[in-house]
Amino acid sequence: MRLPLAMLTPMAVNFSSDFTRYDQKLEFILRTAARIFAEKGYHSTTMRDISRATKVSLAGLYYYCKSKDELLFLIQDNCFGRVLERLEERLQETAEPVARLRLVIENHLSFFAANMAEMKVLSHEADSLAGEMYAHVAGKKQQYTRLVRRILADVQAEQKLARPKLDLTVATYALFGMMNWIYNWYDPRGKLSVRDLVDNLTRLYLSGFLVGPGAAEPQAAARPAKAERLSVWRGAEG
Amino acid sequence: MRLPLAMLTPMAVNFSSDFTRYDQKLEFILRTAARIFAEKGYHSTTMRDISRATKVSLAGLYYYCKSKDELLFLIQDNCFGRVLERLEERLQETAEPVARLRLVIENHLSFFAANMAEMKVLSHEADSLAGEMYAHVAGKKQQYTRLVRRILADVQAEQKLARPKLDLTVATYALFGMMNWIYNWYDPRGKLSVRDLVDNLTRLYLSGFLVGPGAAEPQAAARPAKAERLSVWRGAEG
DNA sequence: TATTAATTCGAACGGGCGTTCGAAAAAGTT
DNA sequence: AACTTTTTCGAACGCCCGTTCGAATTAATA
Repeated sequence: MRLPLAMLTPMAVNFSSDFTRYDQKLEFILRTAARIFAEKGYHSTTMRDISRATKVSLAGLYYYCKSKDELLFLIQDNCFGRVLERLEERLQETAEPVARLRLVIENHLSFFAANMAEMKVLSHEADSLAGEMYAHVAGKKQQYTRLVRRILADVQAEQKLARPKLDLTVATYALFGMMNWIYNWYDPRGKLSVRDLVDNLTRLYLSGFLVGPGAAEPQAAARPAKAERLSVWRGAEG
Repeated sequence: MRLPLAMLTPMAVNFSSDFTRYDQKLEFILRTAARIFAEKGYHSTTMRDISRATKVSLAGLYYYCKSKDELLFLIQDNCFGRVLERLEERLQETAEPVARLRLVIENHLSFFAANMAEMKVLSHEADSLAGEMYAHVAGKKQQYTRLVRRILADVQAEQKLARPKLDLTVATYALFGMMNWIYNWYDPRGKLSVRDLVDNLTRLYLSGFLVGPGAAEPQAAARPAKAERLSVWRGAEG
């Protein structure tokens, strides 16, 4: 009898060597579940739905997870972990606040676009867990929020003689709102490329919708990182 | 046997004269349901929850609505109707695009802050209806979105010699994202007043997070309208 | 091949869900 | 008062949910 990915421990997955058949199938179940959760919502999705879509019997699912809650948790935790991990890596590139802010936006959006289902589940089902599982994910969220807020504060500190400064809490959540809302409208396979999305949202957030009275100040978005490991999952194609 | 508020017709409620006991109790049920939907989510809320909170027997609820779905629909339709109605009124004040945009933001946010539960249910349960009820609410949403997009286009048209213009779709949904996300963090009874919220988000959206190279350009938010009818409902205090 | 361990699943259980029914109670009318 | 209409609700129905159990099957090991 195998144990599912250890919960509530810093290093949930053994990345080093063996990506066993068990791991692969669990991941496949999680990917499928994420897709269905994103489509119909967590509470409207039944274990029978997931059973049908994965072609694993209803009882069989419980060999890979111990509850429906845990499925949601594993999806959210895994997904959030990757976003944070990837961001922290990339932030080591530079110490310049504005550049770091651009990286935040680029990272969040390109990851979101590459994992719409999982990220929608992360954003939209934020309150669907309870107890320890909720606390664990909420902790990661707070960590992420603090990091971004700190970067915004650095940007603000850099700006000289600014008139009444924007409230940092508002600015932080406005940024997240702008970015997380995309699951309500953005289609990564549509006309608007991820690059254009990132570019537009970066310019909008940094310089606003009005064209200022000042000069042009061209603002490229952060250049996208090499397209490695953009999917949340290890197996196959994201 | 009374008919519940007529569905799918432009004028759902008879505003003219009688606000009968039936109407009042239905409204009370809707208000309570909205609060619970906002707290636990639509699908996790049971008719028994609503029965307990309203002190109307389980069966008794079905004298006022014909299904749980209809409760959600009535909340969403009513709420959306008010936002639109109020916005259209206020937009007649001015033809100046930027001023109109400020009005959009002021209207949306102050209404949101005054009706957090209902607006959360509107934003967060956008896909919880199906069929005709879904179509009806989605129609209003499209109408609203188009109106805002049009105003943004007008603002953009006014601006001379702008460098690569921002994509209108991105700009529109970014605005909604920024505004609608507040149900995830904003507490109308906290330190940050609605006025400050509106002011900060308006400045952020119009001029961006960076302080431009240009001059100060002081930007007041649209002045709030007289505080009439800010609640979605007719009875008592919102 | 024999033995053990990992994996799969049909069938069922207990419980909670949305909804209905018909009769009782209350309010309105004459 | 007698009668009609509006409003209330206890009790139940049928359905689907998440989960479990134990036996059957398959893979790994020796």
